[in-house]
Formats: sequence, structure tokens, C-alpha cells
Amino acid sequence: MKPTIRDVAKLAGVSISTVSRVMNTPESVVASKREKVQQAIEQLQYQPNGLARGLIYRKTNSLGVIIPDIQNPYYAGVIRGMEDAAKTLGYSLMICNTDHDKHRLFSYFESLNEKRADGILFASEVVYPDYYQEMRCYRTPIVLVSTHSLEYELPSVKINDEAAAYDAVSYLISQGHRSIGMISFGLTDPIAGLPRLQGFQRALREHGLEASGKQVIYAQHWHDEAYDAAAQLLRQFPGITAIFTASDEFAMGVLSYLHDHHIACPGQISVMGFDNIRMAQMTIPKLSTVAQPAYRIGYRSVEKLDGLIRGEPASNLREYLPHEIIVRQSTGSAPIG
Amino acid sequence: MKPTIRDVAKLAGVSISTVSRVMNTPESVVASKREKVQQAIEQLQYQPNGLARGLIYRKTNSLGVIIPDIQNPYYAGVIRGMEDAAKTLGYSLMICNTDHDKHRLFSYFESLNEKRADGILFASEVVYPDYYQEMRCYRTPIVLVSTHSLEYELPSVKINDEAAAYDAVSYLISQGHRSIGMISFGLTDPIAGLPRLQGFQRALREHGLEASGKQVIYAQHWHDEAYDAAAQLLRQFPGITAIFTASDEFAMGVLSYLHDHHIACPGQISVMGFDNIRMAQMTIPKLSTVAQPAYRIGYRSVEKLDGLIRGEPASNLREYLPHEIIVRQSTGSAPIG
DNA sequence: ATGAAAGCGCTAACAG
DNA sequence: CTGTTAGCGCTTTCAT
Repeated sequence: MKPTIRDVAKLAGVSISTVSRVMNTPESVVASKREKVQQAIEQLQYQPNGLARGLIYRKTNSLGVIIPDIQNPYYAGVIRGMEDAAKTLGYSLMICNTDHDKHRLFSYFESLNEKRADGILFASEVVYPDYYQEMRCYRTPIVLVSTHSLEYELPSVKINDEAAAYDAVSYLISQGHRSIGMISFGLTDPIAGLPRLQGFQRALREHGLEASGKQVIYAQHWHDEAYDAAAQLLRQFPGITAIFTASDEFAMGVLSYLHDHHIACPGQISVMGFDNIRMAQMTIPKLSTVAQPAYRIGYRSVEKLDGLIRGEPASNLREYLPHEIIVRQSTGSAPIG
Repeated sequence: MKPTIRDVAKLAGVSISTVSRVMNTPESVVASKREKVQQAIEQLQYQPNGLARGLIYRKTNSLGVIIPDIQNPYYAGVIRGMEDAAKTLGYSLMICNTDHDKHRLFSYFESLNEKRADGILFASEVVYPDYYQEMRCYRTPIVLVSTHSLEYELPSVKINDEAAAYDAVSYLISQGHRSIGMISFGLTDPIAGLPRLQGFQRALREHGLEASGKQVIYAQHWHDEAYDAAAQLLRQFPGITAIFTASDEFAMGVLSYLHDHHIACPGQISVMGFDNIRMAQMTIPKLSTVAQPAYRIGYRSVEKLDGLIRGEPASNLREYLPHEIIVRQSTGSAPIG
């Protein structure tokens, strides 16, 4: 049995309120008693029960983190940022991995509500109407992470995906590429799907290239699909000199394909990824990519959530953090011909 | 303000104990009232306060997870396994990323204790005496994950690192390799360091090869160091035909080095990694490696911790899960010559 | 400055 | 079967 405030009080020969005061407003206790209490605390290794405190303060100092796929290395960076922010702001993080599953998601909402998490960090999933319903009815502050919602007034932190894709493709064009393919997420994904595709198309359009949308193959999650997509892309459009992918994992699939078929990268085909996961530095060749500030997104979203929890006026509802084009070795100038 | 049991009782026109009974032992309440209560619950979207319950039951259904580096993809698999087990056993996971920092670790111990986590999953760090002291004094059940302690009676779940390394190197030898180098973690790491090195050396010895320990370079964490280590290894021992690394990340560093210096893999040099992180399938060439059952280690450690929490007799204090040698494309038979 | 007592939201005897 | 009551461990008036 862990010691309670009563044990400390008894040992120190004071009342429990005095012990409580020593913990919360030490100055209000006369030095002699204070020291007695502190000694007792030390001796018993006493630590106040967070549950009891939480009941009174109506605050648990815990945040729920809802992640669709914890194995996705992108989130590792985000969580790390959240972690650091949580630590400095005095929160703990409760990790909930939904595996993109609605039942799991709802069950986590319930559990977080029961545990009285002070707030929720909701990462990278589309906010469907029924999700929104659930969120509302729990009345818990929420921040959307790497996602946002145009329909609902939900605070969010992410990059501008359209602009990031635009910049990436513009860079490719600046390197002389005129026929560029893309491996995209499905258009039903309004975060990593449609906007990145739109950025891709706008870049082509604004640089006077044909943006028919034909040079795009859709894939879902894994690098294997990107491998196949690369095959398909190069079969259909043999003139392609660069491929822009909606994720680094896709890019790695493309790299594998090119290697297996003895197509030089970046000599014959340039590849540009998206996310800048840590592995992007370790691929062969090292991957050029769009860096999402994963750590900062995580960090900032906790700060924002903390503001909400503390009832600060929610300024800047939808925040967009800057992205960055990282040029490594998988992109080069277009081959002549 | 969230509704409390009193609100439900009032709305349903019963006492709070009846409401409590409806939630805990529904059969003990007459159907007519039960339904009234259930309706009230539904209408108010009532959910019992986990803090209040936790106070009474002395159970929070939360587990602390202490991880040294959440960005290490190996842990992503472990956490995923923990997550699934936690979900089915009714726990939440509180993630604590220590960054290998003792202060952070201790501060997390404190926080988990205050929050009254039911148990702690302590991953992949050496259990130093002062760590052990802290653990003891919090009297919280602990399971060691991917680590163990020979000095202390602490339950643990991991693979047998020595045997795994032995098997990996034996495989290399079976492919005709006679001069094998290793990139190892420092010997002060009694988990991923010394045992894997010992397995390496035992394999050499038992197959009649010289195991002087000279063909070993030590590195710390990152693939860059492995890149340099590979350079050093090949400079000092030009006859080497295979390199065994203590982690997949090291292996990726070696792969980069070989690629940059136009050394064929596996044609001239075979590379065998350790961990089987997801990226190991995406490297060029795909990485042969020792698979740790990360998911199962995570899953099993939660089951074990749950057993401890429920006071089951702690059978099988130190559990070793089977590893597996995964042969992909980075290993081949030794070149003739 | 300090102790007694009420109460946070809930469960669990204990009567009835 | 159901309501009343006494806590779980803590903070916070309210007296003293």
C-alpha cells in the first residue's frame, strides 16, 4: 500500500491539511512544522495521488494522442515533438493507435473520455461527420494534427500540402524536367491525397506543361504498391524523367523498381519524395524530398491544445507550418534528349 | 460540466446506487428501473469518471511505457504489439520517451507513480542499480522489454541476443564466408552490445575460424557511424567478404558505403543486419537480417505485466522469444578467391 | 498558522 | 431490490 497523506500527517504529528499546505503553499506553514512534514514525506517516499487530485482539480494532465498508424515513421517525429512539449507543459501522452479503424477510434474516444484526458491530439485522419459528432459530445478540446477540417471549426496544425507539392514539382521543372509522373494517395484522402495532387498539377500548369492528370498513379500505403505503380507509370509514359511521390515510402518503392530494372537515378529518372522521414537520408541514392517539420508540428499542436485547455482565446484556428524542399541525391537535371 | 452519476440518478428518478448497479451488476436491478437509467445515461451521454473509479478500485488501467528513443523504428513495432495487447486487456498506454536521459527517466518514474499507473513497461535500457532503486521504491509492477537483468529478479521479455547473433553469423559461414567483420554496439551495452558480439565470436570459434575480436568496429546509434565503420573495416581487413551489423540501421550505413564505393553487395560483400525493421524490405538490395519479433515482444510483455498486476504467480521470470534469420538479397555466397 | 469538516464522483457494505 | 451512508485521497473553506 502506498502511503497516503494521512500517513504523512501521522508521522509528522500534524493534520492532513497541513501536509496539503506544505505541498501546495509551503510559505503558509511555519518552518518548524514544514520541515517535519518534508522529512516525513521523504521518509515515506510519499507522492500525492494524482487521481484524488484530478478529481478535485478536474484536470488529469493527460492528453490523448490518436494516431492512425504508429509504425509510420512520420508519426515518430510528430510524437517526439509532442512528447517534448508535453513534458515541458506538464502533460503525459496517452497513445492510441487506430490502425485506420473506426471502431478502434470510437472506442478510444470513449476510453479517453472516461479517463478524463484534458485534451485530444487527433492526427492525420479525415474528420468525417460522425467523427465530429463524437468529438463534440465529449466536450474535450481537440487539436487536429497534420490534418485539418474546412467544414468544422476545429483548430489544426499542419503544412500547406498543396503549396509543398507545388514547390517540389516546381523544383523538378527548374531542373529541366518536362515530363513528370506522380504517385499519389487516393483522392478521397483530403489531406495527403488531393492537395498534393493539386499542387503537382498547378506546378505543371503554371509552367506551361500539360497537366492532364494522366501521368498519375494512385496507391494506398505501402512501398510495394509504389513499386508496381512505378512500373505502370514508366510503361505508359516512357518519356518521363522525374517522379514525384506523395510519400517517402512511395519514393523508396520507386527507387527499388529503378534499381531492379537498371534505370539510373537520378541519371535517367529523378525521384522526389514527401515527408523527410529519417530513412530518407539512408536510401540509395539519398532521397530528395519535401520536409514536413514533423517535430515542430507535434510540438506546436501540444502548445495549441494546452492553450485551448487553459481557455485562452483560440487565435489562428488553422495553422500552417513551413515546409522545405530538401535536395539530396535522387534528383538531378533532366537527361538531354 | 460533464454529467455525474447524480445527474443520471435525478433524471431517472432513482438513487445513485441504482445507477451504479446498472453499470456494474445490471441483473441486480429490476428491468423497469434499469431501462429508465439506461435511457438517462444515453440522454445525458453519461460516462463514469475514471478518476473516481480509480480511486476506489485502486486501479487506473493505465500502463507506463518507457522507451529510450521513440524514433527508432524497432520500437514502433514493439509499441504496436503493446497497443494491441493493452486494448484487449483494457489498458491505456502512457508513452514516455527518455531520449536515453536519466533525468527524464526519473522524472517519468515520478510522474507515472503520481498518476498511479498500474504497471511499467521498461524498454531496452540497462537496469542500473539506481534505476532499480527507483523502481523498487515505487512498488509498481515492472516488465523489462527487449532487455533483462541478471542481477535483479525482474521479469523480462526479449530474444536471446547471443544465440541470434550466433545463428546469423553461422548462416554467413554456411554460405562460404571465412572472413567476416562486425559493426557492434559498445560493450557497455549489455543487451545489444556484448551478447551479439559474443554470438558473433562463438560462431567463428565453433566453425574453426579465428575470432580474435579484431574484425570488430564499435559504433553508437546512427547509420553515419556505420558508414565510417565500414570504411575502416574494409581498409583494415581487405579480405572481408561479409559484414554482420548489430542493427539494421548500421546495415543501411554499410550499404550506403558499399554503393558509394562501387562495391557490389552481395557480389563482393554480404551484409547481415539485425532487427528486421520495416525498412529492411525497402533497402537496395533488400536486407538480410535477424528478425526480432517486435510485435510479439510488445504484446507478450503487456500480457506478462497484466499477470503481475493481477497478482498471478510470476512464472518464467525471464522469457526469450524466438528470433528468425531472414534471408533477403544482401547476403550471398562468398566470392571465390 | 492550523485543524475539522465538506466534498470531488464513484462503489460497496448495510439496512430495510 | 433499492436507498442511505461511509469512505477512496486529496484540497479547500471555515472556524479557531
